[in-house]
Amino acid sequence: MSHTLGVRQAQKQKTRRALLDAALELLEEQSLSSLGLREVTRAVGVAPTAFYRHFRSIEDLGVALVEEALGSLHPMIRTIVSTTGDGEERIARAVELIAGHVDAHPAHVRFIARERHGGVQAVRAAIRDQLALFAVEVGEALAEDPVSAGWGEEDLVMLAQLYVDQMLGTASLFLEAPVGEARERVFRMAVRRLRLIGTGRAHWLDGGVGG
Amino acid sequence: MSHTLGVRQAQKQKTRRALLDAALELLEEQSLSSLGLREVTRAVGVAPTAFYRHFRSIEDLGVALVEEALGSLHPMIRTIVSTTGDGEERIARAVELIAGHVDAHPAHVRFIARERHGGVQAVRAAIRDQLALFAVEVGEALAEDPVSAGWGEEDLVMLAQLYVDQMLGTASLFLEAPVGEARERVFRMAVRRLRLIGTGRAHWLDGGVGG
DNA sequence: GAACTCAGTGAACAACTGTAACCACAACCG
DNA sequence: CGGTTGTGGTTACAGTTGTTCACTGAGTTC
Repeated sequence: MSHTLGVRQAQKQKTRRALLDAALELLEEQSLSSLGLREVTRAVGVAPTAFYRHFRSIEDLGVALVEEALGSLHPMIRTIVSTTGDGEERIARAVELIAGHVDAHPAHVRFIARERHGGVQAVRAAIRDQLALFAVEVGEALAEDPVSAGWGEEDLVMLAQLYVDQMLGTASLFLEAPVGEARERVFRMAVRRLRLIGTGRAHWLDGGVGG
Repeated sequence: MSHTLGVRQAQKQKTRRALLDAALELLEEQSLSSLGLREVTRAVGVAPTAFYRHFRSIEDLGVALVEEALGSLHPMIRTIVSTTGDGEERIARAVELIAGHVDAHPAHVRFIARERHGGVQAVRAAIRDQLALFAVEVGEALAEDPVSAGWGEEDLVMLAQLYVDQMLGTASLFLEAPVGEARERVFRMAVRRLRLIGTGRAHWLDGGVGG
């Protein structure tokens, strides 16, 4: 399908991947603003100066990681919003998908959770922008749901952002409780939270505040 | 009231405060795991080795900052949960209190938001533990509320944690939008979120899942 | 097959880091 | 008052950091 890269380009991509992977691994025990360029190249087994062939700075690498990490999250969101079934089924399915994603990409989840409020401005901005796009997508899906009939625009936006936040928060909790009873508790709590939000949704227009 | 400290102890406390304040200020543009001991002492105007008279390490200082930052949050929570009035009034009042707290202690809020998922294990743990205590407190207040009649224990815990999370999330949003129209939007969104949660609360037992 | 491109190397740089040992001197206590 | 305590200062060390520069040599192109 895509044009075959030359041996040279392929090798470069490989080194780039190695740098990203090594950084992601190192970031499990520290944050981006303390990650050293030399630290990353050392982990890959490459000269420090080779770093500059791929990224201008650690900050730059961080932004690349954001795209990668949230890129892997994107399909999951599409799956969740397109899942059919009644409320309870959808909720359980959504939490299972989140748990599965955390199992599959723990380092990505950790990175986003950590750097969302982290010390590197450019990375925070990149995460914020991507999450805003997610919220728009969720918002559009919500707008098509009959439950949202009569909802105001700002209310839909609020709900979409709330769902995105819940997703991230839940993912982060799964990260700290990957197995056993703790994981079960996170699962139940996440389900309850979504159930509460769903209940609020169902009765949103009851009081006559809508419009 | 308290026993008057000797001149020596007072001077030591003063230096300690200066170290904490300097660290807090430096942490506005980086995260704890990249904060250097020398950096802090330089900002205070004190010898690097003097640091050890007050903290064993930067990590140690971080834990002290957690106690301070969440200590300042504690009275606000007590105020919010003890506020009387109908739902809408309480919500507006709560969001105003949060906004006011962010104005009064922006560095504290930033620190907690950043280090809650940050790269220093001991600090994450300290924040988690303190927030768990907050949740217990909120949970006890919720239990006394007639709206919570018939609620299960785990449901109350879930709701309390949800409120604590909302408070922190809202505070963090205010931090990024301290003035003007953006702040108003954060305000409205936070109110809507609490309103949705309140609506969910009011109809929690409608479906017959309770017990 | 010759000319060119460019990912990765190696050495060197000034600046920085945490921490150890020892010292000065003001505050404290008997 | 005299001796002790302990905060903070000074100096020094061994490592680390980001970045520069000139370079090599394999992949590419004509």
